[in-house]
Amino acid sequence: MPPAGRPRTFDRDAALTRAMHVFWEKGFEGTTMADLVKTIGVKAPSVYAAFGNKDAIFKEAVALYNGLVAEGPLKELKASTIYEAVKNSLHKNVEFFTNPATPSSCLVMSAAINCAPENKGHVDDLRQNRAYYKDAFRQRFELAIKDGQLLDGADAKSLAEYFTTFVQGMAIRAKDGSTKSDLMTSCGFALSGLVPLLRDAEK
Amino acid sequence: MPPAGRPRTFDRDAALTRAMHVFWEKGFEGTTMADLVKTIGVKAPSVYAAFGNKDAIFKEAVALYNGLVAEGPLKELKASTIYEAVKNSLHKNVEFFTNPATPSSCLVMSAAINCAPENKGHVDDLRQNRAYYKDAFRQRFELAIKDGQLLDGADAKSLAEYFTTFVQGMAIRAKDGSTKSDLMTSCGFALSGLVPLLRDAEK
DNA sequence: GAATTTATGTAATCTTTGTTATATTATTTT
DNA sequence: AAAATAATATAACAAAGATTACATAAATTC
Repeated sequence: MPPAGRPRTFDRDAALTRAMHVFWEKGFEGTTMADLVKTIGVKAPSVYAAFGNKDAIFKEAVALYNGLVAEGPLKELKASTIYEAVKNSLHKNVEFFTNPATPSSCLVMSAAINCAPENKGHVDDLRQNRAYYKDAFRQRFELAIKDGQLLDGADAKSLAEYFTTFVQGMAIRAKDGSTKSDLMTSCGFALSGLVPLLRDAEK
Repeated sequence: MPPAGRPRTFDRDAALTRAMHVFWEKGFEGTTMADLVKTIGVKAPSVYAAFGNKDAIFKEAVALYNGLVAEGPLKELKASTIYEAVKNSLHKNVEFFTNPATPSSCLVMSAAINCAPENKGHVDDLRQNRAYYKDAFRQRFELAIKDGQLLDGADAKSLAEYFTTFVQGMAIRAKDGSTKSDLMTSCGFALSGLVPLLRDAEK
């Protein structure tokens, strides 16, 4: 039995996906409510009724995006050898950043880098997301150290910092027009930083 | 002999530097004319009389910033060995991104990543600047290849793409709070990607 | 079928932001 | 000293953007 009252004339989930894509492409401040209203295809009051305000739509869009990241690049870190885990995760990021079915680059990287003071909350939220991503790397390296896959000098925190730097750089490069092929080649260079620390010649 | 008319009550160069710092910290759209007017210390019409409009101030600020980059990271690329050139340039970037006397990170990287359509021009301009930076890397690698400092497989374009990726990543990391020490350590990893291509064990 | 509930569209409101008209002040030139 | 030049402050203007009041429409519940 559907809920009482006039039924919504649009698909809320589909609308959120479209909104996410707009934020992904234009950023939080670069996106206007008029943009969102237009992309959803109904008038402003319906959008407000369904989602709240612009801040709330953005938060939901970020949550949706985070789910995609969790199912993609983060999941790849689960591979059994550390080299494969990092390589697969990097490559998945490349696919993510250059997927022609979505805007290029990364919403978390590019939607709120610099904002007016009133939007500092979103800047901080996305920074937090990036910290979470770096921490996933750190945990994976710590596991590898515990498993004896890395040499004694290896430091999980430094490695996580380095690969996070590289991935975040790739996000910008993708925005600047680097191709999937360009980024894949760069991954090879980046992985060179890991090779000297592998205990067995696992690669 | 000073020019006719009432003299300006503020130092135009100092005002531009302050404006650059505001854009550096808050980005183009995150900065309001009220911010600029306040930081310069006179009223709006004086700022407009001295610089034109917001777009023009931003362009001048970017030009000023580019001069700093040319005198810093880009100049370091002139070192005679390729390894020193890249290492010194990376380190100079780190100093640049974490200099406590200026905002963190990089204006070209963070001031206009995502903007509303009416500001697309600035987004494109900064992208162009980043392409210019990458090209400086490429030229330096080509020189190294010509000088026989790199092995035959070395590709200047790929190396430039990789190190540009890394530097751009560092800019974001600096914005996210990574310290000078964090970034310096990452540079060590990044340089690992170059070592296998050095002809003589130059490092 | 009447009452209730919820969504919709039109149109307005309120705030922020970039910009400028006007009158005034400080300096040089004649 | 008068005229010309250019900067300054006050205050207003116009446009854009987020949000909402109001009346209406479509569904369920009683």
